Amino acid sequence: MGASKTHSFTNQQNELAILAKALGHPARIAIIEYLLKVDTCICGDIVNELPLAQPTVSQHLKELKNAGLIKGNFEGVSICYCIDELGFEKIKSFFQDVTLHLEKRKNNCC
Amino acid sequence: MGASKTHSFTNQQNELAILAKALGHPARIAIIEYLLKVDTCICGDIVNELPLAQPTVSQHLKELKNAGLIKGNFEGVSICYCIDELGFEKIKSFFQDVTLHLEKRKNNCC
DNA sequence: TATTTATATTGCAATATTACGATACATATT
DNA sequence: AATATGTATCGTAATATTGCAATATAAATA
Repeated sequence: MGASKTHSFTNQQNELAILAKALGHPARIAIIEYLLKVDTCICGDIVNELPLAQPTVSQHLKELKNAGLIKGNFEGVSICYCIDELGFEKIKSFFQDVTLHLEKRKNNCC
Repeated sequence: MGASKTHSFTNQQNELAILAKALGHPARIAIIEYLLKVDTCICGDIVNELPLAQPTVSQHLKELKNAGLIKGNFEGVSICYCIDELGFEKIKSFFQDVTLHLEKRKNNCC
């Protein structure tokens, strides 16, 4: 085989995995960090900020977009990319859940 | 090529990507969720909780361990796995950073 | 209309991931 | 020592990801 057994897991588990996977590459972390840094959406120069060829960057942007972590809109000359807050909300709530569980956990192990 | 250009990114970016990637599979999300649910570490039956063969589960556990998201210790008969809080702290602080940036961002886009 | 500029798509090679059967290992029990 | 139980490793097939050159597309400008 080789393909993920997606159907064997819940929608929520798959959705979280997709979001996490999208962040599972340093270039995509770098893109997100850059979008946060410039603090706006007019950003027609993402390619120049990364040590990768233009088609590769385009592909990473596409994956982030598919996962729901960024949005892209036409903005005059170039395309304007920005953080999609909805996607980040979903992951964040997972980690908040994790934290909650960890805090009230008894200290009975490790 | 095909290999990730890891060396072109910062240590922090690579580390975050490794953590996110480890969570980028529904089986591994399921494992984390199960560990949180049982709320303890005596868990010699993770295999039975997942719709995957034992070697596959073992492999997923190894990846979570390598990424620093779970810890495994010998505990009598079976091996005791549990959440590694340190790994989760690292991701959490990234998302806190994201949130902070988003909150104070001007509404000048999208 | 021709040119420029920014981004997307295609095609392909190198590599990584996913899954599992077979098998090895390690510990406890008989 | 032999057996049982839980876990890890090996080997391998199927599939996915990564990266880029070449090329296509789309919008603004000359």
